[in-house]
Amino acid sequence: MDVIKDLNPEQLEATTTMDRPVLVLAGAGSGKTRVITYRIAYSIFEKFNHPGEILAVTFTNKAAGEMKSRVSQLLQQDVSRLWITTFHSACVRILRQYIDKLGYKKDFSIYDDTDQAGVIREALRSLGQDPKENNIRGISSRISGAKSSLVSPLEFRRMAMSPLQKTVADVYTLYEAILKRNNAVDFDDLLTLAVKLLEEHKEVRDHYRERFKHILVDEYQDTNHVQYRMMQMLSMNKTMVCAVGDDDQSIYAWRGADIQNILNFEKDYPGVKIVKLEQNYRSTQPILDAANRLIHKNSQRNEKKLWTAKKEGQPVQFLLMENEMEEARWVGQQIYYWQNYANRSYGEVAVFYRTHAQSRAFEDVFRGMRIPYRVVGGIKFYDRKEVKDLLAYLRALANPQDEVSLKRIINIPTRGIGDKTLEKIQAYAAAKGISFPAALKESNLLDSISPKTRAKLIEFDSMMDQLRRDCQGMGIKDFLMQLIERLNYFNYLEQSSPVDEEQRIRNVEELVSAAADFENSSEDPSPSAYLNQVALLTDVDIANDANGIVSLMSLHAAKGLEFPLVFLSGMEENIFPSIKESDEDYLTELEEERRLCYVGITRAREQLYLTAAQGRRMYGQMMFNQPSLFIEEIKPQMVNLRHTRNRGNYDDRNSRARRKWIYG
DNA sequence: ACGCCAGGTATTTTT
DNA sequence: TACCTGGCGT
Repeated sequence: MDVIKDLNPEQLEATTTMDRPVLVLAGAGSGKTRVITYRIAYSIFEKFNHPGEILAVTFTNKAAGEMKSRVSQLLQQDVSRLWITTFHSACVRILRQYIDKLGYKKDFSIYDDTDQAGVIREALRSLGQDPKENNIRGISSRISGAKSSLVSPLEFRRMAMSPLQKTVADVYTLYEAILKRNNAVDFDDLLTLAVKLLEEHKEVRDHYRERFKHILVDEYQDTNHVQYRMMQMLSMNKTMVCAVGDDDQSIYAWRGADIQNILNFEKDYPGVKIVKLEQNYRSTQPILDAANRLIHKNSQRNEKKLWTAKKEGQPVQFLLMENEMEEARWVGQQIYYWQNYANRSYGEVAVFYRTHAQSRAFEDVFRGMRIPYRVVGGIKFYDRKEVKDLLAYLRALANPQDEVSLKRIINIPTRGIGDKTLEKIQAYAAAKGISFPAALKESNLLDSISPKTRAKLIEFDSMMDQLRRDCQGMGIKDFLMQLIERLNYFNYLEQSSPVDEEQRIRNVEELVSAAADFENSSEDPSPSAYLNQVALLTDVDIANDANGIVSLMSLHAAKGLEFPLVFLSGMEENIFPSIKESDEDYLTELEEERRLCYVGITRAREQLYLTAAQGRRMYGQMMFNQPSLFIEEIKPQMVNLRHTRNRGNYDDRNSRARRKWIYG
């Protein structure tokens, strides 16, 4: 295999070691995707693995897609049996096959965060608690945390001490019951149920353990406990195992990612070969020096030192502005020069910030300066009302037990079925001990509901039945189009939201064309297959045509990307790092913030600017923060601008000291 | 059933 | 400051 000739010695070792487990500690920009794809190719060409015997798992659909296309380019053969997927879609595939062993039906629905919040709200209400929004979020993240550490409602209840935890335990129990009744699972369930399946059903476990001879996991530093368990279950006692990751880029601890998984890899896989990839092919030396200086301050890490052959480069610069508008204007100015004097493209530029709220100043300024931009993240395409409506129809049609989806669409478009009616059906269902959809079928027996409304209910129900029949054998695109037509959905959009109606229609059209794409590219173009993948899709996956447009995004969204010109904005205490010294676990959290900063820095290929504002409007109030601790640690070149001279009452002793340090 | 207003609340979110 | 949600009035 001559493709491996262009690998460096470390990459080569990581690619070809097959007789023992391999842990690849891949620094930013060191070619880890290359190692994974070449390893797959190598194991097929040299170890005679069949593509169907390989499982490669990543976190994002985008990464999986990229890897897939690179592998099929390398192999030049049929790769349809090769599993290169996200954890979640691998689990969906397993569950669609065997979930009946856990007492679910194979056409289960996948609930997203919003659906989840709705279920929790319902659970709280039926427990006689006040469903406050902040409550719901807190509870949902606790439930999610429990699930991703494989803690059952029963165990959770046993450990619950405080009143809050007891409430969570109650909600958790009820929540699970409701999901089960709806034949639905949430994102966490995809993983936990797959693990459960593998743990409790030997025949399933054996099937996959036998099938997958070669297992690769990307971004291993971000795996949580369930993912870890799953990986263990499939790969235990195998030699063709490869985990790739960078502990310095672990930025999801707050979501349950356990950095110990990567730090303990040696213990879990005895005889492991550890390969460090330290040559960076992305950035210039000044940028890497900055990154190294910063990350060196962390204690919980495997020592690594990135280097590059690109010794020459612009210094990393830091600028302190007066406020966030000045900051945005200055950045806009630089971008303008980049495009118009350096003759480079807007598409090569990215602006990063810690929180989405900070995008606003940039958007305002860029709009004024006619700089084209896109905001990555924020409101998700699949969270838009009109998109969710149509998908809820598809789900309700595919899974007749799905109450959440059914209730969502029962009055969309408006057909005179309101909350009161729903309550009556619900009460009837509870009294008779049947499900909501079953009660709906019998609604003509409900004399508490007016004959007129009863007729509407029957009409709705038979429409659903009819759609269900028509859906048989129809492609997803045609089916969606027919659904839109039958519902007169565009008409409904015009009436219900006359302001942004054209945007909403465009969203629906985009949904239809995404469905068409799916139909053309997928082996199984059925509506249920479409639902599987659409539930797991995110914005990043669809809106990546950044051609000629500046990208604005949070630092978390920046992971895995690279840009020639990068602005890291809002480098201020309390903003980035966004934690306070008084916080519990301050040091641990500070280290995660530092890794986040490291991720941001290492996105830059040629030029990196760090910016901060002395004052910044937040929540309608002016806030004054010192430049970030990270500035001291990075030691960038300080650029003094005349207009950033300090004035006014925020010249307290601290900021004077900090400035003195910065400007000498 | 729908529209308007008040009040609460604002990290990061691969799936 | 600005958004979103839920409650209330029509």
